[in-house]
Amino acid sequence: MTTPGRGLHGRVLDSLGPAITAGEYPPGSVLRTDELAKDFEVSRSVMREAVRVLESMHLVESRRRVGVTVRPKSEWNVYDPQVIRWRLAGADRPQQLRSLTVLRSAIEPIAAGLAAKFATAEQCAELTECAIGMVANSRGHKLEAYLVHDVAFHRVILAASGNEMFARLGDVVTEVLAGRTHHEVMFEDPDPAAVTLHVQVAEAVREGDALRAETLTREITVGALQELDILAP
Amino acid sequence: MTTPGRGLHGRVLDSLGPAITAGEYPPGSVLRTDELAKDFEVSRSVMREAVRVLESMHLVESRRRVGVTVRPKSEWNVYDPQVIRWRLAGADRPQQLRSLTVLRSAIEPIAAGLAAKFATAEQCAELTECAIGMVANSRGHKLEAYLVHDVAFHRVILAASGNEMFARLGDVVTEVLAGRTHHEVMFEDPDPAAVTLHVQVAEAVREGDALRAETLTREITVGALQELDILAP
DNA sequence: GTGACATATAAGTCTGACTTTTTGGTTCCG
DNA sequence: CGGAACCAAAAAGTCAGACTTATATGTCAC
Repeated sequence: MTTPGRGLHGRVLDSLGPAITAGEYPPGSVLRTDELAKDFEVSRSVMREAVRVLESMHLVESRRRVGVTVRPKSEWNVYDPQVIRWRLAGADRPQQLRSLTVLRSAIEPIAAGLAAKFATAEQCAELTECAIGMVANSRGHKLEAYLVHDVAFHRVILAASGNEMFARLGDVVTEVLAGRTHHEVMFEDPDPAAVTLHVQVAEAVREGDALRAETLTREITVGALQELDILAP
Repeated sequence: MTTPGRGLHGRVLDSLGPAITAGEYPPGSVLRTDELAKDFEVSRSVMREAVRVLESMHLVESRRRVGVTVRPKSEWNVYDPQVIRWRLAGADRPQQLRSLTVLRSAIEPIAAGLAAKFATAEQCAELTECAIGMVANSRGHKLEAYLVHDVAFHRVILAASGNEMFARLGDVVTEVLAGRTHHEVMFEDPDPAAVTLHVQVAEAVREGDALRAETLTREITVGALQELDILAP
C-alpha cells in the first residue's frame, strides 16, 4: 500500500513498530538503544533515528539514564497512517476497525453535506462514474472491481468536502473498506440497498442538496456500523 | 502547552517545523542536511534525527543525491498534534482553526451520543462539575476560569465516548477552544445560551439519553461554526 | 528518616571516514 | 541529429569510536 522500509532505519521501524503496537512490549517496558541496535544488527545512529520516529508518534519516550520506555496506548498518535497500518496488521485489528468505522460514521455524512455545496463539476462527474462502476460490479462476485469504485467514491466525497482534515482521511477509509472486503464479512455480493444509496448520494451532491447528501450518507455509514454489530437496535 | 524542545534535535524541530508549515520553504524546495546542520550549528547526526521526524510527519521527503524536499501541504500528516500546534502558531492559523472547528462539529455530537450510552458514573459527575463551573464563571469577565471548565467538559465527553480515536482529539479541541478565547472572537462573556446547552448535555448524558445529547451538542458546535462565519444561513 | 553527596548508567552529541544510490552530462555510435 | 551506454560528482546513508551530560539510585553521616 505504501512505500516500505526506506533505508535501514525504515526496515527497523517495520519490525519494531508493529511489535510495539501489537503489545509485544507492554506499556512501561524499557528498551535500551544500543541493545536494540545489536539485536537488529544496525549501528547506533540508525537505531537512534528509528527511536526518534517512534518518539514522534508518541509510541515511546526516551529519557536519559532510563532508556526508551513504551507509552500506554492512550497516548499514541492513533491518527498517524503508519500507526494505523501497523495496528491493522496485528492483533489490534478488530478494535482498530471498529473505532475507525465509528469515526467514518461521524465524518462522512458531514463531508457529503459539504461536498454537495463545494464539489466541482469534475468531482461530480467522478462521483457519478464511481457510482456507475459500483452498480456494474454489484452482482456476480466481482468484489474486487466493486471495491475499487467504492473506495474511489468515498475518497472523492472526502476530497470534495473542501476540508483538509476530512480529505486526509481518504487513506483511512481505504484501509477500512479494503479490510472489510479482504478479511472480514462480505462473502456475498454487496447489499443492493447500499449500492442504491451511493447512486443517490451522487445525485444529491450533483444537485447541491446538502441535507439529502448528508442523510443518505448517514444511512450508508449506519449500515457499515451494523455490519460490525456496533450500535444497539 | 506541551513539552518543548526535548534535546538538541527538538530545538531544531521547533524552528524548522513551524518554518515549513508556515510555507517559508514552499513545496518542492530542496534542503541539504549538512547545510542545515551548519545553519543550526548542530552535528549532522542531530540534524538527521530531526529530518527523520519531519519525514515521518510527511512534511518532507529525503532522497539520495537530491536532498530533502518539502512536500505539498496535501500530503502532510495534519492530524499530528505537533503539526497542528505549528500551524496554529503560524500564518496558517485561521484556516487551521476553521478546518478543526468543522472537524469538531462532525465528531462531538456523535461522541456525546456515545457518551450518553457508555459514560461511567464518575465521568457523569465530572461532567456535571464542569457544567457547574462554566455557569459559575459565565459572567463577570472570568474568561480564563470559564475556559478551563469548558475544555474539561469537552475532554470528558470525548473520553467518555469510549472511542479511542475520539478520545485522542481532546488535545485538538483544547487548542481550538484556547485559541478562540485567547486570539479570536470572544471579548465579552460567553453566550448564555451556549452555557445552558452544556448544562443540558450533562443532564442528557447522565440520563443516558443519547439522541438528546447528540442533538444538543450539535447545537453547541453549530454555534462554534457560526462564530467563525462558517455555514451559510 | 532525612538530607547531602558520590557513582554508575544510558542517552545525547560530535567527528571523520567510508558506502551507496542516483542524477545529469558526455561520449560514442548508428 | 538522436539515442544508448557510460562515467563522474553529489548528497544521503551507514558505521565506529570517543566524549559529554543528565539523572536515578545507593551510601553515608547526622
